[in-house]
Amino acid sequence: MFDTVEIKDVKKGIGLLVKTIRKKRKLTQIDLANTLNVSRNTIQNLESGKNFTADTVFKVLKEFDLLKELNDAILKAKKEIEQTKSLY
Amino acid sequence: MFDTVEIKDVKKGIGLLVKTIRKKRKLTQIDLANTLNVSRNTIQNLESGKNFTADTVFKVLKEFDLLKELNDAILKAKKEIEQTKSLY
DNA sequence: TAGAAATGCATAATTTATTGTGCTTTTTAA
DNA sequence: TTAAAAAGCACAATAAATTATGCATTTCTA
Repeated sequence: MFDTVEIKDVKKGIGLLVKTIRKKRKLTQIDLANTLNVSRNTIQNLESGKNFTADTVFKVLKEFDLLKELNDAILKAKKEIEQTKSLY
Repeated sequence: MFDTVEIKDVKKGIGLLVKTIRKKRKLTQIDLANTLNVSRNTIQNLESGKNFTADTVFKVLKEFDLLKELNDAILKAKKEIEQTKSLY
């Protein structure tokens, strides 16, 4: 019925997205780490699909101008859920 | 030019989304915590806007059938970025 | 091609998220 | 209204993310 996605694959996907945007902007891992006040290891771990915190990924998304888009999607999802009738 | 969103507000928004869906499904914090093999504190912290890990929020999104949608958005964003010309 | 820069990766130290517990307050339902 | 269930909150202990450092490998560029 529903396609499934593994958590590990979502983390890898986010890592690749970050790496793609960083390269597009011609930033090194050190550049990005310094801008966000995190260590290069944190960027490295994020990009390679390891576990990470909300603060880390949201700092990156904000720097890459994607945070508002995410926030809008969250608010939209919430409104849709609120309008949905309970299944039970 | 661009509206800004604070990281703290995005975390709160995610917390409210989780709480909204959980209520809609008539689950207690303990129900959800047990299903995901995390503690009730973790659900409580997530719902109240504290910092959290990728694993925690993705477990919730998977349980609520939102993980594939998120993954698709990530892949779409990545493809769009790849097709974009460098700004420099 | 050679040197420099950037990246991947590993380990120990530190910081922080998660857990376990208990208690108070709020919400639910009889 | 009242008892029970659920949620909010705080604190100490533990697990895990982040940091600092170093080094090997890959990529860039002069």
